[in-house]
Amino acid sequence: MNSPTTSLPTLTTDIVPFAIRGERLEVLLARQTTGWGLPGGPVGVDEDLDAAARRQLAEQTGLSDVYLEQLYTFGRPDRNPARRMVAVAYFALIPIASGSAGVPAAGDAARWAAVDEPPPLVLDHGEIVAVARRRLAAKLLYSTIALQLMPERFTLSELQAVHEIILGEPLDKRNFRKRVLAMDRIEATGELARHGGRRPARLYRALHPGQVELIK
Amino acid sequence: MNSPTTSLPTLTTDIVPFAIRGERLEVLLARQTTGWGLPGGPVGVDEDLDAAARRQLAEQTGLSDVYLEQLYTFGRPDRNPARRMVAVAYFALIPIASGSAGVPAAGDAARWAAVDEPPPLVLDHGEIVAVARRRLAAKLLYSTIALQLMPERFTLSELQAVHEIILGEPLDKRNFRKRVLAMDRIEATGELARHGGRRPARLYRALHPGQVELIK
DNA sequence: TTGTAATAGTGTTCAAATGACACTAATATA
DNA sequence: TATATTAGTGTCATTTGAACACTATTACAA
Repeated sequence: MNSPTTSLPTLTTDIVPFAIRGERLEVLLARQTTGWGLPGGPVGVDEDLDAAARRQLAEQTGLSDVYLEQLYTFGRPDRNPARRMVAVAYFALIPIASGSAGVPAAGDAARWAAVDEPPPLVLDHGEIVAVARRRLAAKLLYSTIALQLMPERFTLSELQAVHEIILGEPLDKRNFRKRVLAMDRIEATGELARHGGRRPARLYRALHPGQVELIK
Repeated sequence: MNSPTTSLPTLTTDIVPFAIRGERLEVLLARQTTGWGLPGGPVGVDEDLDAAARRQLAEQTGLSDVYLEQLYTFGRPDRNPARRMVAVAYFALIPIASGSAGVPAAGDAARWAAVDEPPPLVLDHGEIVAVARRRLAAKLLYSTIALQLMPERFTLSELQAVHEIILGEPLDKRNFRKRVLAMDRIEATGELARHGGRRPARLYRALHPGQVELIK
C-alpha cells in the first residue's frame, strides 16, 4: 500500500448533448481523429469544470445557453490506452428547434446519432451515453427536467411525446395532463398552435425557465 | 473563446466517511497541515479513482471494505487558493461497530465529528460534507443504502433509529416495519438480541449484503 | 415472588394518490 | 358537407400512505 507517484492524469470534460429530433432521442457527436465521439477535451489550468464543458460544447458544436448537468467522473486507467485521462462527464439538453436558432445542422465536424442505435464511439463514450440516458429517464419522473428539451412555447401533446420517447413507452393522455398541470410549473399562454391542420392546441410555457425543480 | 492552455490541474479524491455513533451521524476527519479536513489526496497516474479513494481512506483512517460511492466532482478554480485542485468526492458508509473490528478509535491523525455541528474544515470540505449528507438522506427513501450502516445482524429498532437520525425526524414504528419488511431485502435470523435488559428483539440480516438496490 | 420499568411487537381505518378507461370538440382537406 | 386527425375532458376502482394504542417479554428492584 505504498503511496503511488503523484504525477498528473489529464483531466477532460465530455458532454452528452441530448435533443429530441423527429421521433427519437438523439446525441450530437463530434468528429475526432480516431472516429466519432462526444464533444469535450482538456480542462484549462484555471478553468472551472462547468465552464470547460460549456466552452467545449460551444467550440465543437456551436451550442450555447443550454442546460448542463454534471453526470459522473470516469477514471478507469484503461479507458484510454494511449494516455491516462480522467473525464468529468456532463449531459446537455437542447430544446427542440423552434424556428431558425437552436440545433445546428450537423456539418463535417459534428453529426447527430440516435441514442438507441449509436455508431461505435471512441473510448468509453458509448458507456457514458448509456449512463446519461439512464439518468435522464430517471429524472423525468421526479423533476421538471423535460422542460429543458422543449421550445419556449409548446403543446401538452408535444411534451407528452417527449416523455414517451425518453421513457420508451406510451403514456395515458388524461393522466399525463393531470400530472404535469398539478406540478404547477407550466402555464397556458392563451395562444393556439395551428401547425398545419386539425384542431389547434393550446400553447404552454415554463413558469421558471432554466430551473430544474424536484417534484414531491 | 480561445482554447486555454492544457496544462494540468492536480486531481485528488476526497472521501466523506459516515457512521452512526451513539445517537448521531458523524464524519471521520483527517488531520492536515492547515487544519481538519476529509481523508483524501492525489490520485496516482495509473490509479483508478475508486481505488485511490479506497487507498486513501485505508491509509489515513485504517478503514477498509466499506461501501463507497462517487458523489460529485468539485472543480471551482478558487476552491484551493494555493494551487488548482480538482477533487472527485466520494462518500463511505461505515457499519456500526459490532464487537472489536469496525470503527477505529480516533487517534492523533483522525477524529470523528458530528455532521450537524462540524468544526471548520479546510477548503470546501464543509460544502462537500453537506452535499454528501443530502445525497445520503435522499437515498434512504428509495434504496437499501441504510443497510450499509448496519452491522451484520441488527434489530428493526436499530434500523429505525438509523433512519431517524439521518432524516432528522421520528418515524412511526408500525409503518416503518411494514415498509422495510415489504422491501424483502432483510430476513429474520431466528436469533434474539439480549443486550442488557428488557424484552429481547429479533435479529435480522441483509439478504444481499454489499448490494445497494433501488426500491420501487 | 411480585411489581415495575423498559423496549419489542402487532392491525385497522381513513385519506390521498394512482391508474384504467371513452367520448366530444375543433380544425383542414377532400 | 363529409371525413380524417389531433385536442381536450372526468369518473371510478385500486393502491398507497399516514395516523393511531395496546399487549408481550424480559431484567431488576422491592
